[in-house]
Amino acid sequence: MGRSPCCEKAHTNKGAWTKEEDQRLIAYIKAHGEGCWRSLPKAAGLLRCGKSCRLRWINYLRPDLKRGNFTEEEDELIIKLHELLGNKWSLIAGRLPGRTDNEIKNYWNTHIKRKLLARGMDPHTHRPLNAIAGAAISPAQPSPPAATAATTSRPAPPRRRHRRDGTSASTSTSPSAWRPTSRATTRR
DNA sequence: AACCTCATCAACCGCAAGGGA
DNA sequence: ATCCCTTGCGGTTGATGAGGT
Repeated sequence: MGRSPCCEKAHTNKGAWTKEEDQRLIAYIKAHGEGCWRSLPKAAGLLRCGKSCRLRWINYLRPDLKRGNFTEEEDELIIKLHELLGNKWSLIAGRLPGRTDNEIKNYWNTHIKRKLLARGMDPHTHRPLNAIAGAAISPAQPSPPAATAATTSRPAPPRRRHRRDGTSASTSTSPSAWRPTSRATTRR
């Protein structure tokens, strides 16, 4: 499989999107629809690579995004789907209208993992941790992730937490309302 | 009040798959 | 059948800021 550079790195912006960039992207997609990400940035007058545009659109700008707290039902559905599908975030997202794979993946890693650990369940196998710990002793079981998870990633609810706003950051904002990605950073 | 710790999440990277030439 | 290009996905990173000390 040939791999080609996704973009001319020298002439593209990275990091947080500006309001103007968002608006350009939205306007372009409204006018021309999604697709052809490779050529989109140029056509839309964006100094971004297509990959970045796609990600921004899918994860943040799409008008049908739900954005907001995951409900208890969604939590359980995610857990169930994860048990069935594993880390197939895009497939899981497909069953949760208005949610993106990135959002679900983040949510899994920050909330649900811990939730399962608190229940004494291994987030990878969805089996009771003690069962796995027992199995770990047997040579057949090659160091189960759970064991590490239980020890390295702090188990159950540590000392804090409460979402920035208690309602999930983006929550408050409507998808269309530009939220200053105040991480005004240039990464890497 | 100042400093420290760490949860959160937007955005990046690399790889794989799919499809057209 | 093979090559090349584009898109999509999963994993990871790191700035930010809330909450703890």
